[in-house]
Amino acid sequence: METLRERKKRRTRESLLRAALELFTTQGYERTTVDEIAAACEVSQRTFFRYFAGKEDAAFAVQEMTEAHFLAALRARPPQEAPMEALRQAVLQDWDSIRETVESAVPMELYLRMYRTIESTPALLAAHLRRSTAVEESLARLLAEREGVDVDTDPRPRLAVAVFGGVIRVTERQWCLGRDFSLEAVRSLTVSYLDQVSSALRGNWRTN
Amino acid sequence: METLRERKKRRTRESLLRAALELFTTQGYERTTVDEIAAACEVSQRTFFRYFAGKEDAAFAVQEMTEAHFLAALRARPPQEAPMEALRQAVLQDWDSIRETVESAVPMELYLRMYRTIESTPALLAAHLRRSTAVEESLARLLAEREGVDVDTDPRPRLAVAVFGGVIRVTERQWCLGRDFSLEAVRSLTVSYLDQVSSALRGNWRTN
DNA sequence: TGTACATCAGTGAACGCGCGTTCACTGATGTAC
DNA sequence: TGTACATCAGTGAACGCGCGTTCACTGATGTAC
Repeated sequence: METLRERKKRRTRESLLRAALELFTTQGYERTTVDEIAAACEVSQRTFFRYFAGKEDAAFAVQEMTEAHFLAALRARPPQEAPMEALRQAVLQDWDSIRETVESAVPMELYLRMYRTIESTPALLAAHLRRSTAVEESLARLLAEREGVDVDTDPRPRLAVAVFGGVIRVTERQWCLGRDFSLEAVRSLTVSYLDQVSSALRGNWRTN
Repeated sequence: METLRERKKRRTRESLLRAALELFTTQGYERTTVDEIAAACEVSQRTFFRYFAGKEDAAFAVQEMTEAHFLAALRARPPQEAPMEALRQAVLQDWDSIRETVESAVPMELYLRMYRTIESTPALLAAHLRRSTAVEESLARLLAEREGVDVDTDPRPRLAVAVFGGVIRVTERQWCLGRDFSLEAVRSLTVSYLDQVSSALRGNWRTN
């Protein structure tokens, strides 16, 4: 049973997270101070730091959930699937079921808005890319395990993941630059770009 | 003719840059303050900010030179070369001729050490990755131009560059984690990883 | 059901820190005659 | 070659800012009897 104390804690955290994302997405990350977030929730600044290690930590709280969600999706792929195919299926499945994960914390719409704020804020984009390398490390280990190769001597798991990560990056960026900010848009961009990788790597583009 | 004033300026800048990299690489980026760098050169903190927009700017000053160097190398590739081949040749040629570029600013050895400090300092790694996306944007435009395609409607230039960038990232990381920190080591890692990409993307690794 | 005590989320005020900026100023270098 | 003035790199001291930390404290919630 969840105690009253625990429920209050959860509510405080949720309130801080929402206020943070709301402020970040409307007035900008840099122009939002921790004091402001705390004030918006009517708690002291000290309380904010009890729930988040720092401002950046709040900005990525939901991302952290979706990262775990994606890793779980990959883990669930049948082991006979080829590495790149498993990654592809995992990411598509991920986009299909991400809503529940996200909405346990904040409205989907706020998450998508925050995604774009991350992309357009240099400091957050930098942090996002660094975080992604950590996720990629986990992915590489997972693939290596699936395939029974040693991740420390065989570079293929890391290469496959890096290529995949690169495509995801292009997807994220183009989605943010586009006009359709729906979940469906990012999903179909993902499919389209993954399909075009091998063509992009082939010889001369003019003749294709 | 370079005037005395200009020569002094150049020397001050060079001195600040060297002191900065030397301090960053020996005692760590975070643990080095701007005041310390200025003090090491016996100039005021104010003077540091005349030469560098900030601490991070100093950390990446040499990287900026090598980025330009790489772009120039790609621009110099014969236009009939296929995109991925041009990228491959450009990066290898880059490693071969990087020494002169670097040593016009700082000793090669210091540059390589700083490279590793960037990789192992979260804040700098994040900044490095973000900077890389900007370089990749230029590369994509260059490839699109070479191939006569429109970078805004055809995703292949960005995909090709993202894949290439991913491989370079793996190379950087493995080089920094390894034991041989020589220029030759990073060059041969680059060749090896580029050669293994297509194998990494193919089906089942156990059977290859 | 009530009491006594323990736990622990939240308080509020103060502080340290380093980045980056501002200002009016100095003195070396450059230029014109 | 010398003088008078202009330019501009560098000074030094002070400041604003927001992040994140520290501290002793309060009061609501939980638990044991």
